[in-house]
Amino acid sequence: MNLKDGLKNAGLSVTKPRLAILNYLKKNHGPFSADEIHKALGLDLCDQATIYRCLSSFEQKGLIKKCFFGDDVVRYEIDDPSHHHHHLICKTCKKVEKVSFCFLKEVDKMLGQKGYIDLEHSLEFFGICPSCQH
Amino acid sequence: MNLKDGLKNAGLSVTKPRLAILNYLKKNHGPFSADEIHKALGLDLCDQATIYRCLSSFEQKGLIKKCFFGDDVVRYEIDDPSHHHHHLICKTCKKVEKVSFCFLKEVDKMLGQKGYIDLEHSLEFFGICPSCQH
DNA sequence: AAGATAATTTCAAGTCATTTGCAAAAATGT
DNA sequence: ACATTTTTGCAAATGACTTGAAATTATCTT
Repeated sequence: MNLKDGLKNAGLSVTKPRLAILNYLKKNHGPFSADEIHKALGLDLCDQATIYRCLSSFEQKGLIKKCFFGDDVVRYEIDDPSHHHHHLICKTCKKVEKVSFCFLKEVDKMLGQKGYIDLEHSLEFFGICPSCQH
Repeated sequence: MNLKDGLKNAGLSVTKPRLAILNYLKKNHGPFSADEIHKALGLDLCDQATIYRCLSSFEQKGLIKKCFFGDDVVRYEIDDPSHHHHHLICKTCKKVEKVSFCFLKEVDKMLGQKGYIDLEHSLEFFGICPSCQH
């Protein structure tokens, strides 16, 4: 349950930046970019290269997962299969809302039909939120 | 129906690069990156900046739409609402297959619930295709 | 069809998110 | 605590994409 063990169980050594980044992602909701995390933790915590490298190793170990919102910035969030969800993103202010809607049956069906393995999907909704509609 | 009129109706002037790019997107299937289109048409047709600018104006006029496959490359395909579909992308060879599966009812339901307008969505499936499974 | 006006293209330089090489620093194994 | 392995910091590199400004081409007007 604690952060150190989370890192160790994943086969990662425990460092200050890693603890801080993982903690931030566990405590805060919504996918975050490397830059957002870097600023939130204080730019003096570590170099941005470290943020990128930590996020990348977390993702390889399955601790977090990537989200793509179509703006050439990669975002990450805790990978918790029991809270599978998608996002509704305002095209104007970029606010992100959770969308709890699933359709895994169809995904599984296709997996069987097409012979693909290791299937994942990404589903994002974009629109203009009420407060951006002037 | 012809390319020139397509451009004119969209309010765009008719130039050689624009005709070639739009023609390529109409004749070939699958979303393509600026770079893929540039190479397919011959690098001497025009500068890459022209490809980017043409694609961008086509998109603003609604002739084509963007696709994001999560690899920091933007791809475009003809925007034909009557052929609404999604993609199944092999994580290894990047092959793209069409997935004709829709669920617009749910999208509409959410639009009403959350007050968002101008709604769009992006749904992509990723996996490893049979021939990449060694 | 010609000239004027407006839009597009080219080329080069600039962004911006992300990555990488390598030496220095910190973590882990014994 | 010491040797070994990993990670970090820094700076430079990458790669997709954008942009400014001059030159070219398309469209409009007559």
